[in-house]
Amino acid sequence: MRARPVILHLDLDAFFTAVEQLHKPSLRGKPVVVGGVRGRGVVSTASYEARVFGLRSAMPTAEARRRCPNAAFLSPRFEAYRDASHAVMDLVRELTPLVEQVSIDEAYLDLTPEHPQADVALVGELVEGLRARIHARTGLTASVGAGTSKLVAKIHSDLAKPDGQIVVPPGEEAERLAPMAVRAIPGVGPATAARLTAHGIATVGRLAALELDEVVALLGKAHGTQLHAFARGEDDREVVTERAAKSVSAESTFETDVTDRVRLAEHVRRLTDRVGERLRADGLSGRTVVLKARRHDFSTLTRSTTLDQPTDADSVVARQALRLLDGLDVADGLRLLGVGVSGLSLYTQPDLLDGLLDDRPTPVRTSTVEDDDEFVRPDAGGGALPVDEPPVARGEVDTEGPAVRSPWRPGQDVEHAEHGRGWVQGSGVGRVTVRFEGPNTEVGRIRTFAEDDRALTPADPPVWQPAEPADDAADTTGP
DNA sequence: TCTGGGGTCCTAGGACCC
DNA sequence: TCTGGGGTCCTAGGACCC
Repeated sequence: MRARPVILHLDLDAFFTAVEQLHKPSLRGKPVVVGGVRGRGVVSTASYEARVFGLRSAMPTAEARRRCPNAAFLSPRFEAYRDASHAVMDLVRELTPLVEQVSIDEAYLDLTPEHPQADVALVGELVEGLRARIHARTGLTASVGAGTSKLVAKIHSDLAKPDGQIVVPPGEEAERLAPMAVRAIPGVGPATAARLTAHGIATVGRLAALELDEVVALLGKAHGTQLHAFARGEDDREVVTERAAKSVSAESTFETDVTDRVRLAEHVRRLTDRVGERLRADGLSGRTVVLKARRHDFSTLTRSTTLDQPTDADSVVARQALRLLDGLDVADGLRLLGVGVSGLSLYTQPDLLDGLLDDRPTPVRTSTVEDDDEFVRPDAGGGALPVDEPPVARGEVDTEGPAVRSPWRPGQDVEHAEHGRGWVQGSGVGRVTVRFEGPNTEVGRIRTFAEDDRALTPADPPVWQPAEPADDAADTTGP
């Protein structure tokens, strides 16, 4: 928590429908719904005119049509929403560089870099200005909450809707939260709310009055600890500008339940292609393939399998996903299938960039993971290796020793691709040498062995050791 | 009117290793 | 021969968010 109300949460009002109404004047002032328009679709966004009829996000479209037959029902046009979102976020970043975009229509801001001493009045003025610029430039309205933490900012952007703003003075957090329903706290969904209500806890104030032990006993360690703090208005989470993706997935729901294994397999292949395309577009590979299935009764199954090395290849992902599908009982029919890849690393398959590589210089690099004879740990020597530039290098892997494990197999082509990071994992006894070949320049080596003969521990990070400026490019096999 | 699609995080049990 | 405690990885499921 900060001493000053410098954390902001900005949320665009009824974003999807607002963009549609901007693009199509005939929709303005009318109930508009964006979402799945077909049989099993649900509402993504209902315009404020539609909310009068009780329409809400996540409501089945069929019910929305019944409640408000005259609304315009539109399929989402994500390109248009992305464009509008970019325009807004550009304006937001003019106010502060510390912006955490949490979704297409939402962001946290930290004003500290530009206005470390901001008080309630100044923050109010800055937010007024930002909202005015957003409206002038894009036609969209945004609501903003501001306070000493993400929690307070988020809760109050919601209360400010639509087209409003609230700046919470430091020190008033707990008293403002106390009368609210527990559902107001982010992270309290239907299940948690029901559990709390069953114990007579309906308001944030009641929750705040409990001992930590009691909340943990009720909700588990992680969730309980966090909610106990939140209920008291305590929240130390930072605004982080970038976060690495943890998984990539694609799923879809059938118009009617499917039992035919041939159709299901075809669908798995289509989903796999979408996932693979996105992995390669982002330069990612993953080790764990997940198949998701939803049954006729809406219960959800997941089956997963973990590969020895990461992949971004459709064929590899598809083979695993199909194998997982084989193990599923589909006799009662499936309503949804999904394919996902997790355990991601910034690692690009050799074949992807082959065409692009031909004209580039390919410097020599050597990466070595070593260990002494006694110490065996699967994670010794693992981790991200800092590889600065040039952006792409490729070469061949040698492994020695009985217990070496590496995502790179002997003889395999490997590359450090555009992201400036690569990785090597050794299992202790033996060693992995990644030897990059090209013009006679070695730019450096990665060393993970201990200098003084003690056992290697996971705390020993891989070290990037630049090559001597001189000419010894011949020795590229290790220390 | 049955309930989308993209994610994140947590829990819990079992395997395996030291 | 029996016993234990810690740590990591993997798998499955569930809550939650937009």
